[in-house]
Amino acid sequence: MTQKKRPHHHGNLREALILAGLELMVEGGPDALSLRKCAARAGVSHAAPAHHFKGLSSLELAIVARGHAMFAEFMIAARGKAEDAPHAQLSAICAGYIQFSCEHSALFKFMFLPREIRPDLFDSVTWEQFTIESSASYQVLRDACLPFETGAADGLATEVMVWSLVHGYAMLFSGQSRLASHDVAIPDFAQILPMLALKAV
Amino acid sequence: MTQKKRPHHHGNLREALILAGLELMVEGGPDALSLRKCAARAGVSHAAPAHHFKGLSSLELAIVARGHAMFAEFMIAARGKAEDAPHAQLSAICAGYIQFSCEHSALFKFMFLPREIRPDLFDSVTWEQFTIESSASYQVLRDACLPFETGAADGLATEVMVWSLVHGYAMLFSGQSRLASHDVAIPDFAQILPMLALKAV
DNA sequence: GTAATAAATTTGACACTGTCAAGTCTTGTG
DNA sequence: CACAAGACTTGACAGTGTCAAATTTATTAC
Repeated sequence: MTQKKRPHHHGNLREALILAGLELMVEGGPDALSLRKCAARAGVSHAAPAHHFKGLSSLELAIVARGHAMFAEFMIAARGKAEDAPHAQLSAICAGYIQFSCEHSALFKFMFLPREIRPDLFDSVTWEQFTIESSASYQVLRDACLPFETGAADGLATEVMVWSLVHGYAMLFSGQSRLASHDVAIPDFAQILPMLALKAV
Repeated sequence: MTQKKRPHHHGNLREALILAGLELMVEGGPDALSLRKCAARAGVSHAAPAHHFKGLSSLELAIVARGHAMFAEFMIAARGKAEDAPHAQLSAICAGYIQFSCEHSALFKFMFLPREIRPDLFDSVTWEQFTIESSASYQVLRDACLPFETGAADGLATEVMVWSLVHGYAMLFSGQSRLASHDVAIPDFAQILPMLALKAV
């Protein structure tokens, strides 16, 4: 049976390219991601993405934005299952953070790859999506730390400490990546967080 | 004056390629690194590196190993200037960690890019250098945490906590990268570490 | 309904890159 | 000195990002 040739107008190519990129990432890691492969998977020619993205780096940032949306969902879902006490909320959100980094290991690392973040480097749609979604995901953790901040003199010390800790742990110890491999079992993050002995004020 | 054509035998090409790679990294970030550019900078043809490295990923790992050597030097130098007390030693080593991540921001991030770490993927010289240097740099921090470990039940909890914290802070807040940009000043890491209230045993 | 315009593609080309194979030059060994 | 091994060079190919021109489709105005 002859295959119906797709007409010139895709209809929702931007979204299709982002989804194709997420699939390629999951299947083969960040090195498997390319504009031409995304275009092929979306059923268009190699130059079609140029109308929607300001080059490969814009498509990558759009994928990062999508990752932040999923990331925030994980933390919010975890928070929803916890008791109202500040410690319980913070523990749950951190658990969601670590769970996402385990279950979406490649995407999580891809999200935090070093890249130049400047509005003039990306198309405006992608830039707006990225700033909204990354701020929203960070705000989940930030809100959870508020009850523990001690005052203006310390500024954001608790927030910075908690985010450093959970992010460092996610980068170094979660998922398949265990940069420091040795024979002793790595403690769960649930064992680490209480060691901070945080006090709500 | 006619330029003297380099004969076919470089003499120390492996080292020259690594140094060329470090230079390209400093000048233009990780995207500026390529086998052909390193070869050109070392004054050889594009295929010459193949005799010394099992592809681009081997050259990258050799650069990472070099980074770990420099990294360890930073922490050891910082430790050398501190008092003998466990707290002072740990604080100094963490300060060296953060200092390296600031002063060699691109290299530091490059060192911790996600990559597949399996011996069969690299030439044996590169693999050996990498395992030696990365173990050595990690061991500096590990040694500093030993006085604070509480016992077998906790395993490596303090070490994991401290490494997560300092690495997360270095990734998120040091150098030019400030992923979470907002108006309040980020506290120095020297303010964060005492919040752990670590007790030597 | 038609014409004009804009949007959304496709086609083709170029430069850069990694990798491979064959060939050539240099060094080391017997 | 001859041979073998090491260390390159040359040439080619596939994949990639990006650009420009051409083509098709959708939208808008009348």
